[in-house]
Amino acid sequence: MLNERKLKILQAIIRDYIETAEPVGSRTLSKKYDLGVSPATIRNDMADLEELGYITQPYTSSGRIPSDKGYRLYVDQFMSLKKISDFKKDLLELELLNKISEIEQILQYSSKLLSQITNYTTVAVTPQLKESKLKHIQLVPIDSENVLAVLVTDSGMVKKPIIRLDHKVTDSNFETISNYLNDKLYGMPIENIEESLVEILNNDLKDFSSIVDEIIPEIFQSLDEINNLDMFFNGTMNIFNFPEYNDILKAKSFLEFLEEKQLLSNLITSFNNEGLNISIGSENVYKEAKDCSLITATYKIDNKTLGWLSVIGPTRMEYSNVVSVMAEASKFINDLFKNRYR
Amino acid sequence: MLNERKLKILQAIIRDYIETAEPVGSRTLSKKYDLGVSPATIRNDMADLEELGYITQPYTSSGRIPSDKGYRLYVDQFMSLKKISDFKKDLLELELLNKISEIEQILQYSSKLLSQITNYTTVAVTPQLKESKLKHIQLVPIDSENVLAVLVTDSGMVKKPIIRLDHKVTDSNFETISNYLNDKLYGMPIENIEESLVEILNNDLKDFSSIVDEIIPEIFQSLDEINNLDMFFNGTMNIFNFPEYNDILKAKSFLEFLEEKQLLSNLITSFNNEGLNISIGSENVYKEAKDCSLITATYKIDNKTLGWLSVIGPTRMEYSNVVSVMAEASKFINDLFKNRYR
DNA sequence: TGTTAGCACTCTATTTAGTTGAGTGCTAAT
DNA sequence: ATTAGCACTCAACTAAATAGAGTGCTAACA
Repeated sequence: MLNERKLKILQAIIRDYIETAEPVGSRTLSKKYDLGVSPATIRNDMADLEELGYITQPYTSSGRIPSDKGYRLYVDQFMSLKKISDFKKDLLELELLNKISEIEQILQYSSKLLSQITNYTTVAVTPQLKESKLKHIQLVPIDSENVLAVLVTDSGMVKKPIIRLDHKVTDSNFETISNYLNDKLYGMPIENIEESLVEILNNDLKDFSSIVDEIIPEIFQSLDEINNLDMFFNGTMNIFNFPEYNDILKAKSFLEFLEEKQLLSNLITSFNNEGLNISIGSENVYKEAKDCSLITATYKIDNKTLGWLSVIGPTRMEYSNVVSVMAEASKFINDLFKNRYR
Repeated sequence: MLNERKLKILQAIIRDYIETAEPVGSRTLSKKYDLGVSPATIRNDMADLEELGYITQPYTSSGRIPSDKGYRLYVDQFMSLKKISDFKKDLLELELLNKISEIEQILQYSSKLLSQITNYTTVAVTPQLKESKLKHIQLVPIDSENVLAVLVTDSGMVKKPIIRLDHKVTDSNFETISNYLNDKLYGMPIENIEESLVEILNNDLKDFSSIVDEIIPEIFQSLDEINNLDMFFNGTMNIFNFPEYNDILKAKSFLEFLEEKQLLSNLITSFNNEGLNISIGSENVYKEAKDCSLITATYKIDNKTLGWLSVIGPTRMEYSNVVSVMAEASKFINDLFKNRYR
């Protein structure tokens, strides 16, 4: 059904279109790529490839462009990975090792580097807080009216909301409460904590109920807010380098899709398997992403998701480049995670 | 030199151009605005206004558009402030009072609201950390390998970098060090702290030098990094609503100007006087901002700058609207600041 | 003297028609 | 099975024509 020559032709079309963003014609193919057959033969094969859905014509008698199905075949079957240059490797390694302490920062910096290296837009997503378990909680008085709550989860995330108090309290109380909460809530899924707390309150902490009453809801309210902001973007303006976004409306709707965050976050966090995941154009469920491709790396340790790192661009994406770079980057990142959060 | 009619005409031109973004002609003016004179008369006056530099012609025999000088006269002399609607007032008040604890958040949320209400891009800037004085420092152990440093400045900012340790240490040490640092560094400008520390180290903290040696440089390095990110943007995509950014290159360069951050931050933080400040087009020193106007509110308490809030848009900005809203917003924000950081 | 109607002129924006060129599909020859 | 040849298609570009909004100037008017 797809003999070797047709595969070669398809590959050439994809390569050329990724490079030029222009529909590819039979003459170009025969001249530019060493296919050993005449344009007429290529035309016949192209007609077949079109019938099978791997390429399409933007309009009658134009050249062909790859379809999403075509890209899919390409990335699955005959995409060749490149060796990424030593320079890029060094960049990744050095920057990552130097800059980093918190899990969010690992993702944030990786994302930044990735966008610099690939010239696409990258997104880093941290896992939903409520799905993790509490590992450590501590209340630290800042001044007479503010308390800092430090929460550490089993997946290594640290949240540090500041809570404002209506009345003043002494330091010692906080230590007591802090220790108590720590004892009782260790290992508890954050999602369940608020309800659990009500019970605890009424039983054990009667003496401090006025304080706890005030602080706990505040903590979890502010966690909710912080939670909505757990995406880091880099290179958003890179899309202006691609001719597909020369149309102001296209650019606008893409940027607004990014700004929306919710949909994109759903899309990215739907990839649960550790490793790389490619989703192409129409494979994305949201219509806003129908002419984008996403390459997403999911990071896990012991079945706990630590975060996602995603490169997003037009379906005409340099898949082989991006995948190569991301694979390489993932080595470092996984190492970092394993060293620090195992 | 500028009789009343000419002022009226100028005002009408500005109003119309702000509304339509199209050059305004004499016929339009005479029909749409109740000037009581014929187009020919208006034409004569317009010629005078042009000679004085308040309006210009994009090309021969087109209508007129206001110049930066024209806008300046308008905002200084005869711009009328609007009463902002109760709805908007409520929105501001409710959201701000509900959402807020930290100083950064006050600015961030105000900025968000402001962009929603005005439909322009807004920027919030927090003051340079190094210019403030340290009010409180505390080291909080998170786990055996990480310490949280909490720093509070006299201007109410709280920074919370997490420091990773190479070797493990016991809790008690931190409390001692923490207390010690707190004693010694209180009231010191953050800029000077690093050098001061070296001395302290060598004198008093010999017992803990290995820990302090490791932690202190890390703290201030991470402060530097955090410092670079002290701008919050909202409504950046609003520029797509303005025809002046229909050109993809214009939009791109504007967005890249925002992403650059440094220039814009310089521009905004150059406004030192408490209250509102309007800078129009060519009045902005950077060429990237030559066709933008900025309306900037500087917030101060006791001569300490707490932050800036800026609305940025095309020179054809709805000055009177924006100024009205910002004036109203500033009331709330100042109240909040005064209640919390005085 | 200030205001206005009239008119020729200017310049952009839009429409229309014509041209070019890359690329196709089909047919017939190899 | 492959290829040369050819008629055909369609977007993209170019050039010319047209419309329309607006001006400046002049002369008349109150």
